[in-house]
Amino acid sequence: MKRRLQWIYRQLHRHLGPQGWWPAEDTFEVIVGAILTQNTAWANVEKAIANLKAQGLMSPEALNTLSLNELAELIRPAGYYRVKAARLKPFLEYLLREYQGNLEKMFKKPLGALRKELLNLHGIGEETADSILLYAGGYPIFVVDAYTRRILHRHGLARESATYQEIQAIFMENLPKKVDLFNEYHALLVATGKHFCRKRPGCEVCPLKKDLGQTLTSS
DNA sequence: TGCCAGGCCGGGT
DNA sequence: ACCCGGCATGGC
Repeated sequence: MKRRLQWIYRQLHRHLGPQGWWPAEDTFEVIVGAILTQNTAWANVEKAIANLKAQGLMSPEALNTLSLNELAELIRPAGYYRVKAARLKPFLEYLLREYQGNLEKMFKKPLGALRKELLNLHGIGEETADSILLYAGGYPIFVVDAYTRRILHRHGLARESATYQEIQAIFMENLPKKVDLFNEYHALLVATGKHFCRKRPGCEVCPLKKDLGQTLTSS
């Protein structure tokens, strides 16, 4: 397993290069993006973030002055905009209440304790929590998404029905727990998943394995 | 035109 | 403990 995971990482990195995640100017923007990108293409999220920045609202204090409806309208391009407005609010209130809006304070909390706090917030599930912890907080935790599960499954490294925690454990128990590695690995899986892992007719069982090999050796 | 995108929640089995 | 429907815009 260790060798397989290392091999996949090296191939992806060699082929696709450094991904430079997270695409944001500061840690608060990372968190907003993490919530807005739930089941949504990043291009749509960018429009929503641009709206907020254009209004000078990319801070916990400023964002929290908006009503639910005002917030929803601004993030509309991100899709699920009413849901996501209702998911941003609890985080903003939590951040302001518990840490005076100061993310550095929040990220002083130990990984496990902070993860529990984030998961308690309405609208933050495991992937969003781990994205915040890794990409904004710099904690060594591996982010699992739909691509990650699909890719491991098609490589025969995990059951299709494997839980989030099972997939996460595969990476964390078989790789050095390094922030930079986890950062880059997840970003690479997303980048390649987009191109080679979509379900489609005629794609027998593991197009990724084949496509990956072909693509990597052909360029 | 239709399918899918860097999930999560609430209600039902 | 799972399974499912709902949530929505924008790109290919």
